[in-house]
Amino acid sequence: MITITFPDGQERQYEAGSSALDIARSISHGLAKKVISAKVNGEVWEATRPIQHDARLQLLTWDDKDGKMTFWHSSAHLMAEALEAIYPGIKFGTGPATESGFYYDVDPGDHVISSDDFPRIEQKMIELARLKNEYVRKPISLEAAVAFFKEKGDEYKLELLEKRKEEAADITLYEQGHFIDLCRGPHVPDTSYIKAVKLTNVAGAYWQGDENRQQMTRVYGISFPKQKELEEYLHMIEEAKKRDHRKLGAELELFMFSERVGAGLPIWLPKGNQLRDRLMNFLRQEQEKRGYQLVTTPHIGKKELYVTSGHWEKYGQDSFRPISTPREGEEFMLKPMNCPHHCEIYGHRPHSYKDLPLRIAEFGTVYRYEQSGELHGLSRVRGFTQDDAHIFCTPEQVKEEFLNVLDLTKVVLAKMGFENFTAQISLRDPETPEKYIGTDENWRNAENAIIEATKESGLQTTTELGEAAFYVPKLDFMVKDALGAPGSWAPYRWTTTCLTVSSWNTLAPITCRTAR
RNA sequence: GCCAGCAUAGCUCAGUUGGCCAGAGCAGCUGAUUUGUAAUCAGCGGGUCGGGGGUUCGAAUCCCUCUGCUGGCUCCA
Repeated sequence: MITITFPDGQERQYEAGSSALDIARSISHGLAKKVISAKVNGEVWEATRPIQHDARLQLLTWDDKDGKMTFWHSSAHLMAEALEAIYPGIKFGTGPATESGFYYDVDPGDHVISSDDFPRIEQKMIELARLKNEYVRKPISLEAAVAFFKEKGDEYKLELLEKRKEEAADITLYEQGHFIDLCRGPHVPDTSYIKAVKLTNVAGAYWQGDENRQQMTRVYGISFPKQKELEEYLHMIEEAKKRDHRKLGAELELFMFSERVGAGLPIWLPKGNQLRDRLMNFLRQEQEKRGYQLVTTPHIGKKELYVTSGHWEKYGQDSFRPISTPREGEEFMLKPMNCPHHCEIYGHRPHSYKDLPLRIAEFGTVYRYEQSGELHGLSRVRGFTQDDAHIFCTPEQVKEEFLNVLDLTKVVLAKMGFENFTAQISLRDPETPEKYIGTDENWRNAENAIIEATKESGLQTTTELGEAAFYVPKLDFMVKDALGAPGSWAPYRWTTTCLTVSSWNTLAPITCRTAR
């Protein structure tokens, strides 16, 4: 017998080899029908996988995030089975669950999959789901797995296996119906759990996220245990469309775009401009209260300015082309960021430590060449105005200044009604130090300042390695949109960075930057 | 930039395999009605079918190209 401990601390005895589903059945039949998968000692397992030893057990249903992920992952396999039935010889990349559904990256060879094919694929999925095929977990040796996918001719899976040589002992295949996939699992017990499916989108996606490699066809979908839930989901999508800022902006005559002016260049109409003014006045007041001094800097600047700052080397090829003048060798750039200008203001005259902290703020309009496929309403544009501030202070003042910035951020977010926001600390990727400028010491100091200040302010944060900018760690505030739909982030990002390098001054202060 | 789509009246859209002067609803305008809270009646105006090029006796419809848009990928100072 084994002892199973439930989340509420209750313990019960079961025969060794009982599955989560067996255990659920012993509690109630209704519960057993809802169980999708289970957390065994914190790891998500199939509900049907035998538990051999004492364990902590949490049954997962549709109401649990991990339950949904299991469900959607199984749906990805079901879609793969349908795709393979419709397009024989199709090759498979990876097919995970996402925050809101699932996708599978496939290489359909000569076929082109478009949204016109969705109804057919959906129909096939439902047809296969009704067969109630079990998802069978099959531990396998690396060699046997390689042999299998060689035979099948799926080079993408072979590449994935190549990467997993280290963990050769843990390789598993999953089989349902006629489809066998390399997969860690877990899955729902059988395909009949999936009652409703909707393919939502098809898009290109680079294999292994590398733009120099093969582009796969990524098919997105979402699925539900009940038809009604699909309908509710579709309704929510409709509601979200009604609230789309692009639709509202046009209807309310807030802003417009013009083909003749150019893509990604918003034109603010009178009503929209009133909104802008109100927002700017509010931000101005809050900043003046906190000792910021407002400045205005030009829209273009000499190329050398950005060469000095390092931005040219990093982003020059992605920026607008330089603007040349009749004077030989002279080039200007449309201002892509305000930082160098603010540093110029600091360096304009010698400073005593008594001048610090010096807080410079500007509503600075900047221009950046964004790839054509990136443009999106007002959230990704080629010209926009940043509320951008730089704080010049001594190393000792960094933490306090950072706390003040956090306070300002919270005040603004609260005033704007953003109650649900997340804060993400973006640090260097320790694996690729060559991507970053500055000394290790400065990086450590800057990263610690962010970590300590956020901790001290009681802010809930997540930490991402490798998400830092090339010259600074960042703290990003991200807010949810009006519907709070999962995975759908408002175009509102508040970035606070802590800069420690500057070639513009003799005092070598720390520069804190806050842009939103 | 890459992949898949899309672009017809102010808005939402019809327009099957290329073939009478390109249509509907709503909005607008004019007139009638005066019935109390989302659309009463009649009439009218409005479209280089995104731009350019090509195939054809003939293109909104097929091909090429440019521009813009949508959803992803990559990028995001």
